[in-house]
Amino acid sequence: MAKVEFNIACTLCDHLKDSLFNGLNPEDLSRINNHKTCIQYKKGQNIFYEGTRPTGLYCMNGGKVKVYKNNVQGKEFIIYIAKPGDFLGYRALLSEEFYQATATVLEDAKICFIPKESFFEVLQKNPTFMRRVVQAVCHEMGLMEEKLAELAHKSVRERLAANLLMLKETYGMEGEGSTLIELALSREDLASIVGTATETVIRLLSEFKSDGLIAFEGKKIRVIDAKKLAKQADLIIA
Amino acid sequence: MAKVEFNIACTLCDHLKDSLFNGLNPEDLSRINNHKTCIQYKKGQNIFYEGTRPTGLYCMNGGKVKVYKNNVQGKEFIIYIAKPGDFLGYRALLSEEFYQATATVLEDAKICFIPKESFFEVLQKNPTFMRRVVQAVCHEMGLMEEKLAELAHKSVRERLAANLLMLKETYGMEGEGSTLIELALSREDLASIVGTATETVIRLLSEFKSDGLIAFEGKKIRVIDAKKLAKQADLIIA
DNA sequence: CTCTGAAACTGACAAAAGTCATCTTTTCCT
DNA sequence: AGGAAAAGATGACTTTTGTCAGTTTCAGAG
Repeated sequence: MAKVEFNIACTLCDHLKDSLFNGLNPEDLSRINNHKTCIQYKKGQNIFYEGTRPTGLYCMNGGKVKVYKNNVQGKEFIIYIAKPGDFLGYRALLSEEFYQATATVLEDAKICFIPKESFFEVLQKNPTFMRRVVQAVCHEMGLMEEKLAELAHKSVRERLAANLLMLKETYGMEGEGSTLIELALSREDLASIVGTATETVIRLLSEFKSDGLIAFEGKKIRVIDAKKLAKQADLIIA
Repeated sequence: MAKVEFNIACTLCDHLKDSLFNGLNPEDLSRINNHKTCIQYKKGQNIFYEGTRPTGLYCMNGGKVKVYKNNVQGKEFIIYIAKPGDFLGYRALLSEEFYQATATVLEDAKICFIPKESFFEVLQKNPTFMRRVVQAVCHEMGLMEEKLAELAHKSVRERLAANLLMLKETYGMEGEGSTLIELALSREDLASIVGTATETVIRLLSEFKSDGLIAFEGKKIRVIDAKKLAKQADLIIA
């Protein structure tokens, strides 16, 4: 499982347009580019660990990574699933704290590492970029507030439905009248996203399937009836 | 219930030292000071509403304010309780979105309003201040990640215990071997913090009381045995 | 190809927590 | 002070969800 390096110029990166680096002036972008190290990770490898100190920022070029916390009993809660274009580990870096979560590769990934110093340098001398980062962080916070309220007062069934719709939005591949979620999640991981037990997810998924809301396609889920799923999510009983 | 204005120079504010404005150079602080409007609010009054657009930043000079979301069934979830020195409404302001939560006064409050333009001006021309704000926001995010994981996998009993300890840390007034939580919360509000039903909170609180972990003092709660409370919070069964 | 371990699934059961109804106490308004 | 309304408290009951134990299916290693 040796780490394999690769290299892509930031300017040529397919995901630059989806990234916060988009719109950076050439000078700053080349500073980032010149200091980055790009590594290929295999499924199951860890990018960083809870309790360690960040030394830089990760920028996703390919694959999927889950960011999660383990509780005392060893139960996982997935905070975020990172996709190409996303930053990884910026929270702890910017708050100058230890990582509070662990990042593990879900699907083989290509990730660039930007040393703390280079990132902070660009951040300091480029107020526009700084503003964009702040804006993104605060937007992210808003999503977390949503999640908190959802977790506090919605049933598991509603949360599962809501999360399937969310995954559809983010990883959905449109088909004819249905959408395939392009992310092979285990039932266990899905349970860790929803915040429930694996068995409960299995039971609810097969209910959703019998009711024609979703279908299984290998390890992936196809959303057949998003509208009905939304009803399940919102507790619109009508 | 007319709003009453008052005025205190920022430089003389008792809570400057607890605030993000602490350490601001005199010039920038006076810019903030010259543009602020300070208002006294009574218990029950609203500072801002979910769905409206922020026009500035609120800075707490006195009292307590709850920031919460209402769900479809009208159930409240309290995201944050702001105390003197805290900023209010900065998330939506910085992400340039609508407010996602409502802020209501819990205990008569004095709050200064700083117009968006003045705040952004200082933010733009003072990178150090910007860095401090980013750091604070990212720290806050870390706390929210904790809360998410807690909500996902801890029982109501554990969460109530954990929240009492948290309130003790933030609003605690040390006594002899016990600590009074200086915040008069209704059972309903406490339930909205923990994310459960009011009845459940009532039952658990009286259990904690019978077990000698806490005591009631008027509308306030005194933490008698923080250690045992921590055991309740952590699921350390030993 | 087959063996092995992990993941997916199912059922039975228990525990946790929500809901509803009712009653008491406190608070606040005039 | 008196009365209405809100908050607090309690009991009975239901529903949801977690846990445990066991079975089946699948995928990868050798």
